[in-house]
Amino acid sequence: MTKSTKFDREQVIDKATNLYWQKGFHGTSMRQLQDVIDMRPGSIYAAFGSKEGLFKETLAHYTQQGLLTLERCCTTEHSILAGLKAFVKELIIVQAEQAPSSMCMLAKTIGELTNDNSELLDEAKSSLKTIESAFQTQLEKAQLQGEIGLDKDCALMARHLQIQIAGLRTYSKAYDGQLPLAQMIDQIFDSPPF
Amino acid sequence: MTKSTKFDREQVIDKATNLYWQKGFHGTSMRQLQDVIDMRPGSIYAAFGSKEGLFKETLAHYTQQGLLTLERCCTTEHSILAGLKAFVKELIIVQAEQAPSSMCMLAKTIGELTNDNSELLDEAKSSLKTIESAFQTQLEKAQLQGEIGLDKDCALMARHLQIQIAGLRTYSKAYDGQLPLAQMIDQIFDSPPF
DNA sequence: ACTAGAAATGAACGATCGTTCAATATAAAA
DNA sequence: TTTTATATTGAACGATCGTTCATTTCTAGT
Repeated sequence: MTKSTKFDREQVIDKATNLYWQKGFHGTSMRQLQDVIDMRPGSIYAAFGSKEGLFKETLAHYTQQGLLTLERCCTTEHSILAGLKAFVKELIIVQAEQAPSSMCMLAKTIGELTNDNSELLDEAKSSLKTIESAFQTQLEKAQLQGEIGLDKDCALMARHLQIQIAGLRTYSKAYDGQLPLAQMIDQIFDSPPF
Repeated sequence: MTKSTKFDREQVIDKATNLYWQKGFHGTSMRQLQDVIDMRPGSIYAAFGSKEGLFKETLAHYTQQGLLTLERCCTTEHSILAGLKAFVKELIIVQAEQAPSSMCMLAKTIGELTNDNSELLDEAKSSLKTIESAFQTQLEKAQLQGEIGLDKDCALMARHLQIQIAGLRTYSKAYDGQLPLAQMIDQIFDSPPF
């Protein structure tokens, strides 16, 4: 009795994520989104409600992808700590060249938005905390496996990691190329609080 | 034979800086600027050329203010290193509460803009490098005065400082309040490469 | 006081913004 | 095959965007 949805929701959100990630919320127009995801205004609004609604879904999508990548890194590598390091290198070195923006989409969003879009801002903040918690969980697992001393504070290390990633990604957009990124990342894991 | 300019250019740029700093380039409209700086469109365009032109002047103004604050901190405090630390605390703790945004305007701009506004983007990148150079100059002065070992790499420390500031300011906007910011800043100056 | 010329004004421009909705197309149920 | 409900379309909306320019206001030099 119903006509089934034609468009591939996952694929559409992925394309929208890339555009929003590149140009930011205010820098992206609905017209550009229509072109990129190949949908007409009516369909977009039926499926996502508004420009804000679609953006919110892309934030969730971006976060989920990040968590999956972290999980993948930590299981693929020979140790959890090596997995974390591989994850950071993926973010900062690989994505610096091929991602829509070398910066973290969540950090970009937190930087861009004000309380005029408090719902989106809160979503981005919350997602950043989710990722930090995932770091902490991995670090605690590493601690149980003896990779990290029991005297170390995993919450502190997770927070430190977030700060280093945010700082490095911003810096590397400003000073593109010519940076010993791999070496700088190694340094992070060889300094306190690690 | 000529009518002298009425508006106070310095004051106007300062107000424009605060609005742009708060809302970003794309998030700020000329109408909002008109209200804040109390000038009519014609006057603004006669004086600054365009929305981009005014933004570029605010970037220069912001950078100049930062350099002056750094200079002031380093001469007021009892040592250069203490001055640098005071400067960082000014940025991260004081400005987190009262500035238009807790984030660095240059970092915000670099995060927000793409090559669609390459002139502004380059200006922001360049200004960040100028400030890093000022850090390096102060560190070298501290080195000559024996505050820092001669074995330390001032360029490396200056870069490290930039990354920590960018990271901390982003992080503290995401996790407002409840952070031991002063302690975290002390930690920066007590870890490598310091 | 007069006047020349620059500064300041604000109505108005075309373009684009995010969004709506009547009309159309389509696929499943009858 | 017909009916029915929903997915999709795209022209069009009012609002706002950045910008222009004919006009008015003001001041310094005569």
